[in-house]
Amino acid sequence: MPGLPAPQQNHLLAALSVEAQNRLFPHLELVSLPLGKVLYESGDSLRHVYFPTNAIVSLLYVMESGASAEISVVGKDGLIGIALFMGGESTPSRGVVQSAGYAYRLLGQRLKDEFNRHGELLQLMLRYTQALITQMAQTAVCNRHHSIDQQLCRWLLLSIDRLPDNQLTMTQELIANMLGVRREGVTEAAGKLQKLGVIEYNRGHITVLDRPRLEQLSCECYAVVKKETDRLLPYVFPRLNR
Amino acid sequence: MPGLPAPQQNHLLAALSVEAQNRLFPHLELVSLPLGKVLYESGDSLRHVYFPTNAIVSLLYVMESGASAEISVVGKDGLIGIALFMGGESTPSRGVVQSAGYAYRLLGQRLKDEFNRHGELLQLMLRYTQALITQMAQTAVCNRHHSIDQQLCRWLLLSIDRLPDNQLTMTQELIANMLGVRREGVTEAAGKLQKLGVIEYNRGHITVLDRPRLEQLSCECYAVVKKETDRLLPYVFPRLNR
DNA sequence: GTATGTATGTTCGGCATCGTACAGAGCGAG
DNA sequence: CTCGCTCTGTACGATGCCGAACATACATAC
Repeated sequence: MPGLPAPQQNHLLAALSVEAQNRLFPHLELVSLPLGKVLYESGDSLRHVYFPTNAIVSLLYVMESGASAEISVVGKDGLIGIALFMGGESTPSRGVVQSAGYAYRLLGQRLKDEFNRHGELLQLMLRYTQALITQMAQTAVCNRHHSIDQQLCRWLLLSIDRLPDNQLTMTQELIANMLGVRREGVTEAAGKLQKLGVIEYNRGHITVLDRPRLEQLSCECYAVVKKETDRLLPYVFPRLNR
Repeated sequence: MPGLPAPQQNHLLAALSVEAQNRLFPHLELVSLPLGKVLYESGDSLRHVYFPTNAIVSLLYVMESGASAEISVVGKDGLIGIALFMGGESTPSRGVVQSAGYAYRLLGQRLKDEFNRHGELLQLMLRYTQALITQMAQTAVCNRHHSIDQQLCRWLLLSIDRLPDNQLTMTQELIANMLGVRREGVTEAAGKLQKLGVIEYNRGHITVLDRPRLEQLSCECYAVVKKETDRLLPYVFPRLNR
């Protein structure tokens, strides 16, 4: 086990200048994010923004029927709580921890102070937001046009990109919630991938064995978002993937 | 026919203070947006932002296969080209005129100048962007969970909200492109609505006869986005709908 | 070891949407 | 008026996903 995570494990925090880091880091608070924890509910007024290190958080939209769909994934590559600096304070989405780990959080007011005093953070946040928008939009398209098989591949890639190794702890039931499909649909798709030797799974633990193959089997949506993110934040993610 | 449209017909421009209007308006250029005109292609470097008055522009994501889906709709309520101020300069989407009309455009550099000198415009743009994000996210969910019938209702509401009357010029083929479904699917859904007396259509012209009924038949997605937009930009859209 | 809960596997009919094909109907150009 | 084009209507089987029900297997607590 490594010791406590460093703020720089978050790519956005790491991308700040030394001066900005010196101003902000004293105000960061390390928090543990257990699986399933809800960081905010639809409409909640946010108090903090969260910069994950090794945790993953899903932004979920929940329908009146209770059905839900994940519109984006945030890990060490980003932050949760853009509504705070976008000015809206809240959003209609829910933030749920998809993979347990740690994050650093910062009071919204501190963030805004830094914003107004120095443009650097603002520029970074805006660029990140644009990357996030791309992910959301591509998700919308993906939901419309691609099969569960393809979407599962895309989802697995998004997840392991944000984790330290090729393994993730996640039941098929939870994945189904994220993708907005039936659990049985995920079972079938995952079964196919296991038969192909692309992944291996067992009661809530999934290991990706053949990443290149996974990328081939995925729809284009993964690559589109990745390319755009690399373009928008090149120095932030020199190599998001291993 | 009314004369040339005024900049204030765009809700964002109208929401600016008199001082900001005085600084910006001299730089606005009125342009005509014919149906089908492509304002920008995926990856294009944007030179201007566009503030529609009576035109409607769709943000489309186009797949490798050529299939597409509309991610959001922008009319007098917004602007096209957020990538310019978000810092990315371009996006993977395509901007297509869905309903002909006029817009005022502004050189990206002018917008940025105003940004850096006065925070007012920045705040407004960010709030608008958040509203746009909401629309995108809800679109993703809607694509996953709702029927063509429901989505057509949602789409009609989004459109007439941005038009001066209850009529729109739009073939079923084009609507199908927007929704990312078959043209025949739209024909069926539209046929049902016409039988119910909710709409009336004829070779590319659709008239909404019973708006309340349309809202009932729509999925919740329309209301969710509308409520959130009202919250984020209350003074900008005192009453978006008639 | 047994009991209980959780995770996964399988099956079945049902339905929305798709892909394809073609037919009629309105409209404009010549 | 007629030709040609666009827009709309209808039908067909195919298919991917759904809802529901149930079986199996592993995991942990007691």
